[in-house]
Amino acid sequence: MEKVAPTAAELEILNILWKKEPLTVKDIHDLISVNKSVGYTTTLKIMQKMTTKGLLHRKANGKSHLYYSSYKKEETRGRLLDRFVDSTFGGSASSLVMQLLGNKTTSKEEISEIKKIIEQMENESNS
Amino acid sequence: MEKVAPTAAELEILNILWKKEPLTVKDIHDLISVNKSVGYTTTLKIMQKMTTKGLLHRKANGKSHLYYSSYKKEETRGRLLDRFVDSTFGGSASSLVMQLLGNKTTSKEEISEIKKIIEQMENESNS
DNA sequence: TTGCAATTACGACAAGAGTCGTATAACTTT
DNA sequence: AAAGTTATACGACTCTTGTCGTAATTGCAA
Repeated sequence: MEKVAPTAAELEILNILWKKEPLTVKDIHDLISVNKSVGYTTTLKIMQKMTTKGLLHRKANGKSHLYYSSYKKEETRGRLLDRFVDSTFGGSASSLVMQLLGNKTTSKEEISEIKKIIEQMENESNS
Repeated sequence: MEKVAPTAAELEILNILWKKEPLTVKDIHDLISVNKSVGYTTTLKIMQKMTTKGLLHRKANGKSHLYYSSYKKEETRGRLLDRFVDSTFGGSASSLVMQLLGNKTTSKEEISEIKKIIEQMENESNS
């Protein structure tokens, strides 16, 4: 029944909420406005639609509302990642990682971080 | 100058072309039709738009056209991957890999394949 | 308690993606 | 070269996303 697939604009809001919940429309709009210029009612409308879709839920708080994300960060990201691996890398997660490691825009720091993660997993599975 | 960001439908066509180039609209439509039902002119129209955008180019071949992809698979996938890492993982490639390794829908085979890739890179950089 | 400032609600619009029907053009076959 | 088949060209329509303007509401403050 659930086909939660946030769009780019929705994801921007979710990423903010996942850092610190709950927040008001104003809170979120202020944070978004640091990077780009967008009308207040645009942010409001998107959040209202997200609430209708079930992506967010909210609680009355004085004259405004406090918004909460309905799904955990990992769950949502996992879903999006699955879809992306399928559409862009033909379902091959290893192809994606290979691309990532060979990608000029992936920093050396990120690459060594990735290697570290893999090593940790190695050790865990050997224990 | 170039902001080549293929959509889902366009990517489906590109993925086919990257396997075997060049192909006609009919070739591609036949391959797409194996999985889903879509009109011939729909495929045609998308490919025409892609040509206008510069994603594809073509050569007359008798009554029809032969289509070629304009960008290499790695280049396009790299661009999409960058964008995806930014929007979904806040720019952190290592978060993505972590998610991938912890993801229940990533098979054991894929995971060990990923580990193998990293180990190979380790060896190469140590030599 | 009345008025003001903040917040929400609602409707409308443009742009883009994907869809297809129909018309035009171009080879093939007889 | 006329008819038929196959491909392209083109326009139109629906849906979704993102955008915003304006109207209604709400809580607080004078």
